[in-house]
Amino acid sequence: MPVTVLLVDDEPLVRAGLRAVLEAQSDIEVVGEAADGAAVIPLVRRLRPDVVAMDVRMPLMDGIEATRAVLRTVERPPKIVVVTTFENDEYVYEALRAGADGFLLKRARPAEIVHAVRLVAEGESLLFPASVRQLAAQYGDEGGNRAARAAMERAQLTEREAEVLRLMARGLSNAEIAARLVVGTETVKSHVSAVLAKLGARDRTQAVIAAYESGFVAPG
Amino acid sequence: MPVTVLLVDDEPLVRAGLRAVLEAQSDIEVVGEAADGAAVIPLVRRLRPDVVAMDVRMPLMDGIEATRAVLRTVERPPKIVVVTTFENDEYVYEALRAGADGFLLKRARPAEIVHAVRLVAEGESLLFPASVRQLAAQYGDEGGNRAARAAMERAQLTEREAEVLRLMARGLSNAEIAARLVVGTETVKSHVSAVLAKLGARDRTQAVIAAYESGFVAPG
DNA sequence: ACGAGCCTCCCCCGCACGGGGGAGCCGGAC
DNA sequence: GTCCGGCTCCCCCGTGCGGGGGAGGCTCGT
Repeated sequence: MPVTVLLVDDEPLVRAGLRAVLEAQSDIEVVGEAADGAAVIPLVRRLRPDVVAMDVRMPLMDGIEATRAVLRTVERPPKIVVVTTFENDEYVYEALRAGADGFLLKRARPAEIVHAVRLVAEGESLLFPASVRQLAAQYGDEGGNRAARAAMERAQLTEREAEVLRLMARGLSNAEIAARLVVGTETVKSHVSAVLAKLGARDRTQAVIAAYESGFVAPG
Repeated sequence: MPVTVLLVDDEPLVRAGLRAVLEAQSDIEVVGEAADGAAVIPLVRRLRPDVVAMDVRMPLMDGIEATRAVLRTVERPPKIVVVTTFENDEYVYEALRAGADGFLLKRARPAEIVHAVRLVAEGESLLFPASVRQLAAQYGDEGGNRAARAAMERAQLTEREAEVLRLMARGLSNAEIAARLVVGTETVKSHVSAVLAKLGARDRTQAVIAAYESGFVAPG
């Protein structure tokens, strides 16, 4: 069976574009549209889409609130992909923190949009690293280093958080990081939580993956 | 205060070599020697070293048994570095499974030996990736790919375990891996445990790090 | 026919982890 | 002066994770 998608965006043009791109795929079906986050809940209940493509900035209820609302009130909620215009949109991170499964740039190439929808439908998170890859591909940056580093900076990690992430990427436990930094484990937990939230990672493993994928830490 | 080390090796020559290399460092002190694993326990109790450099193959009690014995009977046990002659020594993995914190090739360069001791003393595990780096440096293999892949093969992951590791390295949880492979979570747990044991990793994060460091999975 | 290795699933159990709160301290910005 | 962000630490709490066992079925080689 095909992947069913619900589009939520206040601009009809964008919805049309998404619909055109996605319906060109035989395994993806757009089952509905909404012009504002406030209309999402009943639509999700009725249509039970696999994926919701959710705009961040909308007049009545924005994508962050809508994401929270869906995840809070719907059982077996759909995967949520946040759609944004600006790559440095801090609201996106808010949305990821709220439980969104990935995000998507409106200017991304059709193939990338399709890919993103398929990925989250499969249950994978379109995290930080994925966005890095998209950006890198977009700007034709072979190494991806510049884009990757820019993306990591976009996550706005504080110095301390970056330090903690580096130690996480060396395999240290919270207790070991605490010993190394000469602080309490509770402090480390705070930093780790901040890192996870900012990177849109679910656990430390995903954060370390993001660190490798973005070039924040280098193998070898 | 300096890092205190106990040397355990049946060959006096090796002990002398290790002593010379380590004592050349102002922050490392060799506090004792033993010629067999059977003599380790009382020595550890008396000397309370930070690190034990333990040979694998010894006449009476081998390094695996000795490692197990120390970890089982001594409270606040020292870090244990397993020393071996052959890079494809399967006993080394037995020892890591028994709880050793790292391993070391006898033919490693002095600087590497010193580095290894310092690392484990700091509480870091000298895992798989570290050995890969040593091997790569040793053979002048810039990319380290050949050596890394050989090392990963040495871990003898089964097909299923390799598959699970790949999914771990994509950030999936046990439940998600189970769903993907259409098996029970208990099964996944078994595979994950096997992977951790074979790689000498403490948790999934360290396993994923090993996967990246060894080139088993590639960033980007 | 038998063992070895792999894959599968089961139990119990302890703990590190991560979420969700809150709070105090400090320094720099306004 | 006030506000804000970063760093620090605290509580409670659920659960995913990993260890340590065991066990049955399967294929393969001898």
